[in-house]
Amino acid sequence: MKTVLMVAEKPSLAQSIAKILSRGSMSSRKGLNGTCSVHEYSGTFSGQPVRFKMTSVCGHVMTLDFLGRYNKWDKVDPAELFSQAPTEKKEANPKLNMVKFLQVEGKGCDYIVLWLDCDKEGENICFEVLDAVLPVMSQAHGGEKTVFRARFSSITDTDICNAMARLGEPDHNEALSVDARQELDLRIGCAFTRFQTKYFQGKYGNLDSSLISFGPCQTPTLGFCVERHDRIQSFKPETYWVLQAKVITDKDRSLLLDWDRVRVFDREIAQMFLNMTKLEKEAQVEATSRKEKAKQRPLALNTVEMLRVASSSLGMGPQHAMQTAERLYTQGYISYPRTETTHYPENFDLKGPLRQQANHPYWADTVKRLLAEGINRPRKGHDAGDHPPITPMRSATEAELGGEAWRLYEYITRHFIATVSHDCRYLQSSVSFRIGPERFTCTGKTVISPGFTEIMPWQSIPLEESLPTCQRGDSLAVGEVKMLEKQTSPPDYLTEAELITLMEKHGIGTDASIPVHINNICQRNYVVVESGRRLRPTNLGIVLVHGYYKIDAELVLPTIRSAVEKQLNLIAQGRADYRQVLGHTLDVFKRKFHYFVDSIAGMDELMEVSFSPLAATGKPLSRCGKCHRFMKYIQAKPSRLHCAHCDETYSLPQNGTIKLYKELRCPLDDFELALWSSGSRGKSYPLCPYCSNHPPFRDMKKGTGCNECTHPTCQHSLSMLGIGQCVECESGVLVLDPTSGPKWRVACNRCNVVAHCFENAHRVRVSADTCSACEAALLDVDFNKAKSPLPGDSTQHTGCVFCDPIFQELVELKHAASCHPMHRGPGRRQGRGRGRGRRPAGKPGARRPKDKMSALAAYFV
DNA sequence: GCAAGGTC
Repeated sequence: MKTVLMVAEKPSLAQSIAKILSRGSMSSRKGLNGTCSVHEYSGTFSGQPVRFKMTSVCGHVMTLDFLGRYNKWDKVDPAELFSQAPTEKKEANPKLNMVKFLQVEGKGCDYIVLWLDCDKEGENICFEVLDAVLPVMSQAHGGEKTVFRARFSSITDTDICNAMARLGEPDHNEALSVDARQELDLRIGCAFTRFQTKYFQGKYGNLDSSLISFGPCQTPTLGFCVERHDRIQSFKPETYWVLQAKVITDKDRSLLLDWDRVRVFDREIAQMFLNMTKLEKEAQVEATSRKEKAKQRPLALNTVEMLRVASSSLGMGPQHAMQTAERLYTQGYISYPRTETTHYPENFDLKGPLRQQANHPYWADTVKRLLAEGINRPRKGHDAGDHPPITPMRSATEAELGGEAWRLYEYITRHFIATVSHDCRYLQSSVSFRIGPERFTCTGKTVISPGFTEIMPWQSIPLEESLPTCQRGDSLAVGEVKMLEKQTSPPDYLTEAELITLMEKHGIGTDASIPVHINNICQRNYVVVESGRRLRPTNLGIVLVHGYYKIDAELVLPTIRSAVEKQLNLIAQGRADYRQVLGHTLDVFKRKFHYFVDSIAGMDELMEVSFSPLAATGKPLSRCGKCHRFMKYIQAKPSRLHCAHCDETYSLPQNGTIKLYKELRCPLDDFELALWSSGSRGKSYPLCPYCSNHPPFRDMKKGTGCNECTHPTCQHSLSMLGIGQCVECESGVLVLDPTSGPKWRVACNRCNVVAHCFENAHRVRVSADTCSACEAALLDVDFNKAKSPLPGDSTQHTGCVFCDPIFQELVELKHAASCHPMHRGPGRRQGRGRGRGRRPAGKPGARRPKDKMSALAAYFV
């Protein structure tokens, strides 16, 4: 029997589609990556009995990147990234092993049906899947067609069955337009990001970002926030005047009237109007009106609307809201949360999900009434053809979901119920008055039927005192007419919800990526989220945007995305050649880049105002090995040492503190050593600023300290202070922390393992001898006389921290309890021994070095 | 270390 492989974009869709097509009679199993499932069933395909295998990928299979050697920032000129630097497709998520998985499942299959989402990205993933699977599928006979594309606009029985009945072909042009987008985004984004970062980081000490990124989505997003900031800054308040009149109603209540002129900006004119009205005793009713109006029920919920409400009403940031929604989705509480669609499919079962809510403690009454009296037809929304709107899938209580998840679920459910409720109907009445020659109006709203506002009470029309009943020709006594002086006020900072609206309007990002871009500009320290989830740009954000304005405003304008997208659409429609469009657009941006580089002084002038030059930042810490002058420690991220005399900068490990280490020097380069520490209870190690940036040995990595240095004789090196293999990680070595006394510790030089060894010892040394049982280096310990844990009066003891019965008692492994071979049963390390031949061969007691590190150390003697 | 786009 022949086999048909079918592939969807995500596991949940594979399951839904298989369920529909197999009419529920499928057998399912997990794939080799544990994430994707395979659903199998029998059926017919082009008139023959076949076995169907429905599975999925997890979004894109591949991602685009530069060849490895072009990812070395200090070796590649960013300008090369526009054309010379070759790119390659890498697996998007190596952990998922997607190519292997597809090949295992696709091996020997005769046909493939592609069920990827019906958008450009989906079309592109079709070809990623084909690239993986076609080579392992059965060879077609006599030119028979074997590759098919299913096109569907919703996950409903009819749509899916129709798609299966009318299979087409994947659209190569659409896929190519995505290839072009990927390459443009990569080349342009990385070139600008690397250039900016390197240029400014090497110049300013207090830039509060370790990465000064640029991108066609994130930069315009920042632009919106700075544009609002500029409007606030340049705002000049204006004084204006308003007439306010009070009339006395028949029930002796006073009623405030609004002036029909609203306001005037000239005091004398306002005064003139006041003079013309203030002596009037009566206000004549000129007209009355009563109109029935409706406040519309909401459209069905899509992602961006959910994110807007989450931010403005629930106080949840978009990234967090999306994570919460995803959890609710994978737990089966809501439908797929990434959709642009605000229209329920024609055959969508609205009553099913509604019935599920009929016994909910919070809204049972409303739901029961809707079910009894009949639901209202939802408003016609936009059908993007992706997924149905976000709806609740099953009832849940506050106790069940808890906290944030509950609040989001509650909103989604109330919104869903609202979409099948009636509009809110109210009466808008207004009365126009004349006082002297001036007209004033009073309006009021009274609710006729609350409709959907019953389930969305925050949307309800506020209760107001009802207007007096009066008719044209009536007159009411004037209480007073007064003139108020007011000032126009500036706009406030952009709210997240407003930003989402702007991004959506200008096509910046997608429903899935909008939260990511907003998160990016926060993480890069371009904006901060203030109360009310308003985004205030930082100095850095402002300087960047103003710099772009100055040099090339197109780099920050929202059109940067749409202009490129226009070109890409030409590829998708087959009206332009992929190579040509890509080449042309890259050329345009390459010129922009060179102009930007040449004009960077313009942005630099703005930087100088807000930030301090490297040489003027930081405090003197340790001496440079070249000029022997003090270098300055710059604490702002990324923390580093700067030698003003040599004009050199040395990066330091992040997320810890740096001190001078007893004015000790590195024997190789004469730089004074620094002591890095992750906190009082964490680990610490000495490091040489120069070696850490220019590792002296091939096996010492950049950014590491003396605890990874294989110098054979330096007293601070791994070779001298290393004890034995780490108890947890594969490659690490436990190293004595020479500064940890009197509570002595050893810490792994790769992972977080820390072992507390001895208290009350005034000296601990790593001995030249090794343990005969496990090959770890022995420790030579001098305890305090008064507090020695040793038997009798002895204060000195030499032994293995792992095997010696006295020391064993004292050692406490943090994060790694009972991982030592001594304490666990047969394991992977059994019999391998612990020692790592710290010392070069030839010294007394030393064994032949076994591993590469010590082999190298031996070589350097 | 970088972009933006999928999805987990």
